Amino acid sequence: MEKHYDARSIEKKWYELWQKHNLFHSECTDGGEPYCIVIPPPNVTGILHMGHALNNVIQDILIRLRRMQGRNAIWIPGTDHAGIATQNVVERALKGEGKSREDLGRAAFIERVWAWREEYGNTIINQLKCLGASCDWQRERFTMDKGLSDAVAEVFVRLYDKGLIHRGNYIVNWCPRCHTALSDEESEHVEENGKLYYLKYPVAGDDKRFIVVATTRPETLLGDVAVAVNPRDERFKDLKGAKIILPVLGREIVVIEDDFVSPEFGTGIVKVTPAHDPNDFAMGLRHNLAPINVMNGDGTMNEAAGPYKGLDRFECRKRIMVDLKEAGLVEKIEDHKHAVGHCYRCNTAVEPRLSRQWFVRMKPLAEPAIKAVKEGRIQFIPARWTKVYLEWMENIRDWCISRQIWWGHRIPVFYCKTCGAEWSEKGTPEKCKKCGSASIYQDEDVLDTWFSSWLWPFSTLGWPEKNDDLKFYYPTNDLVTASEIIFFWVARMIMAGFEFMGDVPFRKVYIHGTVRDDSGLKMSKSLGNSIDPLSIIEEFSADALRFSLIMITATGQDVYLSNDKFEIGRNFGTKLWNAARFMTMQEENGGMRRSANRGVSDFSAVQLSPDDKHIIMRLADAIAAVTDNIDKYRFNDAAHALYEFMWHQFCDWYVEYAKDVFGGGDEAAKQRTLDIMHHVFSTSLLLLHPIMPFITEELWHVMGYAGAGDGVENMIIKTRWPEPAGTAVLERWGITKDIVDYVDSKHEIIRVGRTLRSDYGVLPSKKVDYLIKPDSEKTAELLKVDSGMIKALLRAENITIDPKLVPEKVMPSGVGKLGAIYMPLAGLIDVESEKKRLLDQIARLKEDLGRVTNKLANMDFVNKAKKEAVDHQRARKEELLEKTKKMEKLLETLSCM
RNA sequence: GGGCGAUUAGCUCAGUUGGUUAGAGCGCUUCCUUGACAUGGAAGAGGUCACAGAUUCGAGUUCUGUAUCGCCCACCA
Repeated sequence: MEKHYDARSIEKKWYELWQKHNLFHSECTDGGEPYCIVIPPPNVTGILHMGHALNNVIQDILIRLRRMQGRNAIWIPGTDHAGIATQNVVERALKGEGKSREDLGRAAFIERVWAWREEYGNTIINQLKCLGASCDWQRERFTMDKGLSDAVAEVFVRLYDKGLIHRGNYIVNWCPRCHTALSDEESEHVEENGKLYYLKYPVAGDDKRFIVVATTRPETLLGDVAVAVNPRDERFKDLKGAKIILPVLGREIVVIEDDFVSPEFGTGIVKVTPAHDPNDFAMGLRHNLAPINVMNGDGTMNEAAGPYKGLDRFECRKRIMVDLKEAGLVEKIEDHKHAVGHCYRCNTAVEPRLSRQWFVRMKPLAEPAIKAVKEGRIQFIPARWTKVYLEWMENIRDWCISRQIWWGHRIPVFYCKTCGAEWSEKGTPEKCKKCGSASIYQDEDVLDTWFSSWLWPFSTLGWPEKNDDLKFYYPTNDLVTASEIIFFWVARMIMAGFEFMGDVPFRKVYIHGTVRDDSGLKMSKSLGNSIDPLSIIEEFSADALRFSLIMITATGQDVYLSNDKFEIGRNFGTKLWNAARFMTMQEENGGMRRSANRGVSDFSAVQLSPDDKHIIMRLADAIAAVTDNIDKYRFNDAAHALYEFMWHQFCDWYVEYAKDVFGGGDEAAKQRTLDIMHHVFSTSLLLLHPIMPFITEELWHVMGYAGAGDGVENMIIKTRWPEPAGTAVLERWGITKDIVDYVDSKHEIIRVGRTLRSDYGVLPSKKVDYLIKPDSEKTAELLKVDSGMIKALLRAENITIDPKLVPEKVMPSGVGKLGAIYMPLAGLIDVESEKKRLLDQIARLKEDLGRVTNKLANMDFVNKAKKEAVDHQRARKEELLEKTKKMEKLLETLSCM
């Protein structure tokens, strides 16, 4: 076996082999309960960041575990077309050539986007493969694929015909840079330090009188059609029916009364701009005022802005303030903090803008989705997200689904120029549905990307066609995602699931934390604080990345990352490699041969040593812990259990014990120990495989557990997940709690002995003698059998085990549950300092003993506490008393000298 | 403005239904090139569990309030 563990080449090798043998693919007919996860489709423009890495590692753990458990498990991968983001990328490239999309025209532009996708669209998919993601790549989907596009059209037509999709003029979030409407979720509110401008509007017919309005966006005054006051506001009673002169433009506007206006804010008078503010729009409707739109789609001012026509909105704001100041119409300007929407794709400040858009009525869709979560048919993990979901769903607003871009699913609505008919239909009709005229045209807009993503759990399985996959795998099982897309995606998938499949899309939603840098900021490319998973993989390996990430991520908690965290996984990998190397060396150089591929696994006929029993019991615990914790989405606990078991149980104790056995002459013991090592190690590799797939697969073969050759059937990825040995089995093997406790206590006495050595500064290279005085003959016998390994682990020259031992000189001593241990050091020990050492320890014991005694003296505790708690305290008191007594005895012997 | 999360060792964090002596990794101290592994081993030091109350025989854990930090949601100009 190679001394050096070359992780990266191992990882590349195995991924290729797994793919070559099609091991991630599962047909829906080959038996086993279904288990299905769909990937949260990353943007086709995306590059892998730590958030993706965490997300996909978790899913990979789940899918690998279920696969090993014999489930018919599939993980459907894919990407979404990311309408706005992708269009932006391609437009940027065009700009480099001095062209715009209009220069190309719609058809040529879309062709160009497809070409871009051919070339770059696989980036993130390939990166997922580096991570080890065992997706069923044969099922890879793209939201613009034929099948998924068909699903989108089908859904649109159905909702349209049902009256759940409508078109209308409303104020929407408009991104002036991307030149399109956005949904509410796509507008991210960012707190900004803005200004509140107090502007004076002259009252018509009275040159001395002004009213003062407050606004954060002075440029919108150009679109004002009224000013409003609260009808109950006494201050402005006399303004009723008055006319106001709009500054700059000189237009006469009216004063209206509306309950919306709160007398406390600003001046109690509001300018009304229906085309540029949602509240004003509503007021405009109530008071029958025609909106005046003063802005173009790109954020520049239009004709209605008069002298400001052509200016950018922010430039216009500056200029209009200069002009107003000159005219003496600015009362004051205050600092004002407020949240401004920003485009989630390009971060430009969103402009509320009146425009004609398509909307989905969400209320009816939300009802069954709310019910399902309330009834627990869909569960959020951690549960707190349930509330977040329900609150949003219960206050859901209509979804603006039309986008004024070209890359995406074009809205399947057609209009007849002849008769004016409007209808929705799949495919490309040639004639008007109503009058048969050929003079028809399709809506220019495309759909929100999420309008295809929300169908993902069933569209990827082939819907609207009915097929076996869909029947078998729907509803899917787990959805693993980050909290950021609960509204965008999770909630909408649930609604679509009910509307189109009549059932939940998945049963559990596991929301993992956000990956942040070590100062707590969300990792993002624009902040420049992201750790690139690929460079971590190059530096540490994918297994190291996976293990480390999982180890430090508590269920649903945010993760704070820095480069050094990945050493955990790397070091663990190295440790495993070397443990394996120790075992192969016994066979390569030591001339030993194990009994079977993976060692024996039935110990009924084997005479086990206490240490054998101990490790087998701990292995059973580890199997149970790993399985249980993954079932509960407690991945960090699963990783931790494995780390603790393999490193601190197997390597620290069992391997050290084995060294002693292998050094001895008992051939049967050697054989048994080697077999048990292989049994334990191979089982551990299985347990670790979901988290560290590569090193486990490599060791599986290197260690010969796969049998001859590297046949597909023998890969670890196809091997069955281990079951923990039950109590009955353990009993049959003679593995009892007593004997396991004995081994723990034996370890304790070794530690006490080592502490003596360390306390007295006896170098490890110096061989010393130890004397052990067990409490009983029975313990003495057990210890005598184990004296070889005890001697080795203490690095002792000699050990004497004698229950009747009476030390005749001053020597360092300590006690454990099994008895006392002495380290004779000729002439080095001063009675007084040794006394002091023992007294200190006794004092500490007595402190504990005092606490326990008090507790047991408290009748409230004894009467009210659970029986186990009381028993436990009693046992502990016993133990402390015992230990104190032993310590005191040591002290006594010392005093006699 | 509403909601949520966090506050435990020098650092980053675990601690699931209240009940042993509050744990891990990193860092730190001392020692060790012992034939699996220095990406390692052995032994240590280090914590009034943010603060104040309440419930309880018993609180890191439950409740209330306070403080600090962070996140999400929100049409008051």
